[in-house]
Amino acid sequence: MPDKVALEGLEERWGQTWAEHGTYTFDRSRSREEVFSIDTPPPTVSGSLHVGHVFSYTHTDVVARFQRMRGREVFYPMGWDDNGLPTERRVQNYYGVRCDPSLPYVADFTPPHDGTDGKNVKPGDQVPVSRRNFIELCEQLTAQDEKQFEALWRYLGLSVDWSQTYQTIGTRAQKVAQVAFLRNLARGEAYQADAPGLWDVTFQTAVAQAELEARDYPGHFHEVAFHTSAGENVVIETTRPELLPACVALIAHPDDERYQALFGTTVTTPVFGVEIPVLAHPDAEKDKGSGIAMCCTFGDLTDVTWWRELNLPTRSVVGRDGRILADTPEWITTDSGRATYAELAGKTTFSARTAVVDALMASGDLLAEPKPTQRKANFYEKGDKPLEIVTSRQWYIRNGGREAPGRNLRGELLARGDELAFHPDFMGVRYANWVNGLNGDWLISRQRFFGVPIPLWYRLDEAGEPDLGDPIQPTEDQLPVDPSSQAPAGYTEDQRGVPGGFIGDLDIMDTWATSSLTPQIVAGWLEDEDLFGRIFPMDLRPQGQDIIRTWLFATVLRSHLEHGSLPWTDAAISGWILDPDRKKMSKSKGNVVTPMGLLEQHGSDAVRYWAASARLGTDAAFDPQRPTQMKIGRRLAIKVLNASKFALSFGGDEPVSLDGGAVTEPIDRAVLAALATVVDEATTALESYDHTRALEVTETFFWTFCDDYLELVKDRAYGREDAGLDPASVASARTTLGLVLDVVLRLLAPVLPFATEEVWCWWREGSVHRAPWPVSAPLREAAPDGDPHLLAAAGAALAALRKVKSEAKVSQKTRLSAAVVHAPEAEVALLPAVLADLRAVGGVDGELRFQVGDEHRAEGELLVEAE
RNA sequence: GGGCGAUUGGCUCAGUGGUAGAGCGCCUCGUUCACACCGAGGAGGUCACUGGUUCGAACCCAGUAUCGCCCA
Repeated sequence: MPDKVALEGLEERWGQTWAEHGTYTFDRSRSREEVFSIDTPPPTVSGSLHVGHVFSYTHTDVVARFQRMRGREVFYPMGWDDNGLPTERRVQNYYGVRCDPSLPYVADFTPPHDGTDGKNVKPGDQVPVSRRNFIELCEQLTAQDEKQFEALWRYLGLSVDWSQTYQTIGTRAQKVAQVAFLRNLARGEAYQADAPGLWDVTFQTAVAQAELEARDYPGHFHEVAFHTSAGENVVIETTRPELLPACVALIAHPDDERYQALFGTTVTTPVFGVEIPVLAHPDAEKDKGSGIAMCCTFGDLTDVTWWRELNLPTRSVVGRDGRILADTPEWITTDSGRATYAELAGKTTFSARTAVVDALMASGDLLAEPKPTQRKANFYEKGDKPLEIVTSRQWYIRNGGREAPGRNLRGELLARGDELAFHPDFMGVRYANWVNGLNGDWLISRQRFFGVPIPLWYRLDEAGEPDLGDPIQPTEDQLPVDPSSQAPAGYTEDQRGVPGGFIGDLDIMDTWATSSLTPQIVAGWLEDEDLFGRIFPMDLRPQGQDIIRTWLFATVLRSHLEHGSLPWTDAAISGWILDPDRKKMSKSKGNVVTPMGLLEQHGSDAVRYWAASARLGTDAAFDPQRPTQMKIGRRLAIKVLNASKFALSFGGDEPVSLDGGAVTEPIDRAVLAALATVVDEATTALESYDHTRALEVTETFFWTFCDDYLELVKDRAYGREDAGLDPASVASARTTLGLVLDVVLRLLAPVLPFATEEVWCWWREGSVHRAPWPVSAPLREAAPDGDPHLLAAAGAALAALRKVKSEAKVSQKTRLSAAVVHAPEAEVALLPAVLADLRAVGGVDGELRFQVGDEHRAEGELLVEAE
């Protein structure tokens, strides 16, 4: 035991010891019932860790440590999400390169930069490199990032088994993702389709529903006249006049009286002179504009609904490059219409809009000056141009958003949501809302480079046209494959792209298509079925509420499709970190606090305390200027060190007794009885994922223990002569201190792993983190007649005696010649049992009496020492 | 517009039917022989608002307002 205790340096010292001793290493010999397995969120290594990560990962670690102490063998791996666009972007900027898949591989390539201090390298200055070179750089950079992340997690004290890490782009993840996809394909759960989809022109990729973001976007309402056969005007309002050549119908609400007569008739489009029907559909909004809308291929998602439900023709005019298609479409037949279209061809939608507006003005069909407006437009969450809707061939996985043949997939997935225990439970509603709101299957094709390739090839016929309907599939033992650089079995590389040969699918999968398989990746599916059987279905998925609709849902889906089960039984949803203005914390808000700085400043235990004092699902405020909770946590950790040192010191060099039979004094038994209740409450709370409640009852008890009990018995524990006590009562106090400490250290260990371990090593064997979680039975056995009320009564009496001195403005050490404590009747009956201790701590030289009174109050004669 | 959550002392939050709680901050005092990253004592709230249910509501019900998040 050190003379002077300190928190400084505990993180490094114990981090190293735990690593050397394999304290958190998973023992795979244990059976499924003995294992507690956690599907830890893999952080995006290319991003940076912020206080929100520290917050939510601490919640998980508290659970892990609790379960480990309860005797479960905890499977607690860490993954690194290095898949997808964030990595690509970071590599582009860090090394100043961009991927050009048409280039050959260059061995020993040296990139133009090696870190640019967060500054972006302009696309024009990026050196084009081959796909393989690009991916090598991705791997290099993520390896660096992983090291930094791991150092932070270790410093924070996460009890992760660091031999179990994985990468979402690693070979194993690729194999799992490709096998799962091929099995989806074999069961008819994956399919390809030409379908209208959201397309990001900048990134040249299809975008899934889950990646959408609706944002305000400035535009103009244009009042445009269509013409009936009788020569009357039908006026619509549109923000996208450039889609006029793609117009396939006018649509109004079926109940809208203004348009009843028009339903079933046709009108002609202005300028282009195309005859189109006027139709009714409930999605048309009566009070929006003129109440009748033009339906195009495709202006927005409502257009897609109408196209599908009203069986409208497909008349695309916008290409994947975001420009008007070059060839004049055959449905435009008038000479002037074809001439106008020819002027639009090749223009961006923006320029085309101006050209169409000019044409409308010339024809007199633009009835008013365009009115500025803010419209909602769909954006790719990482993009900055509104998405276009284009038709393309993409791969989908069924998710209940569209009817699945022969099954009620949506119903099955809703049932899985009910089966899953959400913490807090109301988070389950978000899952159900999302599943109920899905209106399409899951688009998984991505037109990017750094990701898991779709493992398929297509045969080319004699004309060089691909046979998309019957792809060539690898066998599972060949996986992972990259069809863009490997030839399928039975073909050679020189047949690539040649008539009679093959082409590879160039697309990669959506990152969620891999991340949704983290349980399978980490648990050894396909590779180590023995391990898989001991871990899967897993116990816990911790994550943020924002990705319930993506990660959580997709994981449930994949597990349901592949294994017919939930991937885990419980989902723990952490809240947000809010800044002092109660806004979601983000880097753009200029929060300069780095997690490592925070940990170094306050100590990891203190930061963990802050995190652990926020309940699951509840947002927590964090003001870097006033880290109140962290200071409280730090105070608690220091108190643990100091109070423990004090409590363990009374017996000198003698070993601390933990023999419950030695506890004889009523007040000592009262403390053990109170502690037994604390143990039960903390245990129940942690079992139901309520770590704040567990911390609260433990912490409250601990402060009472320090402020009242420890003060009350220290004279007795010292064994001082003037206390006039027999050796048994001294032993009783010392044993109680040992027993309490033994239990409290274990109760606090999940939240304060460093301070508790430090104290544990002074007097106990092994690690506190492998010690069994305390149970109340031995405490109740040692104190069968222990009455917690006595502890409360003694505390109140002590406070009353202190108040006498505090109000007299004298030192607490001032002695009293005699004193009377007034207390409720029930307490007066109890207090004589602790008379000697109260006299000692209160410094009462003469008589100390107890009297029935309405409130706690003491009076005493002060012996004021001569100054 | 829809869903979910929140609204309790200056601040951060507990408290699911029986006379308002904690910590921080504040005020007063003490203390360095476990702990100045300390101790003791104290002041401070008509529980967002309006109705309703009930003997009784911070808590249950209905509505309103404000804030946050997610989705349109």
